[in-house]
Amino acid sequence: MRNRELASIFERIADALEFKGENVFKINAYRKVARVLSDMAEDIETVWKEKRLQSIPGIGEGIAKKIDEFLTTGKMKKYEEAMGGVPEDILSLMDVSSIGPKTLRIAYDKLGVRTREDFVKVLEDGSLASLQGMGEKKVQNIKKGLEIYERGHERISIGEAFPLVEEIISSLKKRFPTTRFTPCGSLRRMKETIGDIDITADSKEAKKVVDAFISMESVSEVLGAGETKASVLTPVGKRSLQVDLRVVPEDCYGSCIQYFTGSKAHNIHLRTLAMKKGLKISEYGVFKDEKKIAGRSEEMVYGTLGLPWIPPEIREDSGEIEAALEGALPELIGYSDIKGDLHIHSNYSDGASSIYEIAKKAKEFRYEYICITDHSQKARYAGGLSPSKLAERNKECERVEKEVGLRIFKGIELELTPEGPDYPEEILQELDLITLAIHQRKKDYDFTSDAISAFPYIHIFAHPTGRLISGREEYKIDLKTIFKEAARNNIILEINGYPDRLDLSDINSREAKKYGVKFSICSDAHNKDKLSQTRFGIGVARRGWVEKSDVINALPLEEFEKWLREGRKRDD
DNA sequence: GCCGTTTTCGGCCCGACTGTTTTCAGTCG
Repeated sequence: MRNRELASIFERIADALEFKGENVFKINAYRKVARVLSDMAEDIETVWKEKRLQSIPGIGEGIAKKIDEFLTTGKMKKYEEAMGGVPEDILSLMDVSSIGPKTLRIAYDKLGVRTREDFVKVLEDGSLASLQGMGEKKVQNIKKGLEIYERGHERISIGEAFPLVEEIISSLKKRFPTTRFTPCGSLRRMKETIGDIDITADSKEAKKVVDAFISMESVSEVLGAGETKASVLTPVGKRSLQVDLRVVPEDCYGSCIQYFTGSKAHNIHLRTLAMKKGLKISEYGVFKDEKKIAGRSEEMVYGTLGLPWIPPEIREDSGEIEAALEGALPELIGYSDIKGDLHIHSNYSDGASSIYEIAKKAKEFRYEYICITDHSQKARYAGGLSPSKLAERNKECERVEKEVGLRIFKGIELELTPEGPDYPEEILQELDLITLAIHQRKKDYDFTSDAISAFPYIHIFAHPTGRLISGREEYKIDLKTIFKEAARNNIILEINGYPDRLDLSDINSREAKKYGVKFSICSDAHNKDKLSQTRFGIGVARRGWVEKSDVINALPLEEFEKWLREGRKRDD
């Protein structure tokens, strides 16, 4: 998958051209294609091989040629040409908040700035501030931008961002009980990582809400505040996260949350559609000439364009608008469709909660069943269960099942071993459900055939790529082969809700669906309070266009048991 | 550089905030 690589090349070209003061629309064309590429579910190499490059919106003759050149030769003349004469440091400074191409251009031309050190120097010695159009405050803002950038500009996981936003909103709700607050942006779209948080509120007393927002306890710094909007920083661990609030009147709440939910690509596509109908969309509503014709609700905004409401998770301009126009939107798996969690660790292995506590909590979620999947014996580091300990745990499952009145399946998270199953056949027989997982790291070792060789004795393949969002790369595995074999052998692929995993990803899930793969969406909880993590997995699944009928643990108990008995019948 | 039921040329999403200005440019989302 070279989509991201190409996207960053086009992004860099855009940066360089912007610095050089090229035509703004040409620059935007490069930015657009970069965005399209990084959001695209399909592998650009496949599209290229099938000579369909120009069927992708944003790719015309010129950019198609450049992609062709890059995929053929590994180089792109335009890239080298654009980068020529632009110092690397200058380009990277463009990622800093408050520093734009115009500022850098002036510093480059008038003060001879070529490196980051040069730039810091002209900030400090006052020479930048003395230039026409610059000033002391501007310099202060740039310094602040640099500080924030250096403190770490990486995104935080949705698992960290979610509780934070819930806390902010509930504190504002206390003061403004009748005001609606909606978190928008990538959080509402359930992206796996969040760059910043956008909250929209409706109120007639905008200034009061803004004031309450910037004086919250959790605010470490106010970046800006006006009559209707404000930006603040709030600490998250060692870093800090930007939170933006906008307050609008009730009659444009819908268009406002629509606008700030994005994605940018989705909105641009919508506006183009509106333009063709002689309409204009902004965050304040849909307008025909000067007359406002919608804005109160998102449904009305989409309605004026002849579209049904589109779920936020798929607003990426990756085919959802076309599908909506054709009346062919998918029926996405819903947040309350999951009937049971099939990946939970108890305190028999490396979990923190007892099976009883987990079962009680699961009842609160209105689950009809759960499966306890402690680690198998080979996973010593995670308290892997010896055969006798496993037998003891199984008895505990049966006891709690009766006591709590919740169906509890006896499961295992089975380590992959090249020699075969981690337990003898008779022990596996005593289990209801077997989930395969790979936790080992062998450099350059391809796990594809090992995983497939385990398929005859497993039901589910958990976190199939092994990636950790915070850093660890996925292990080597050929996903296309896995998808094909999983579909053929009725092996369920897991969409793991653990925020640092979210594996399969949205892109991989959407790809897997094309092969006819079915999914289980689970929490991978290590204590009872983490059962709610499943919602992040559902978010990923929705982003991957996964439908309710694709999800095995959306089945009610009786049908799920039937599937366990019959659905898993093998050819052999 | 892309794109087309207004166009193969001439458009290209749009508004708030900030700071430096005295009517606006730059930056951001």
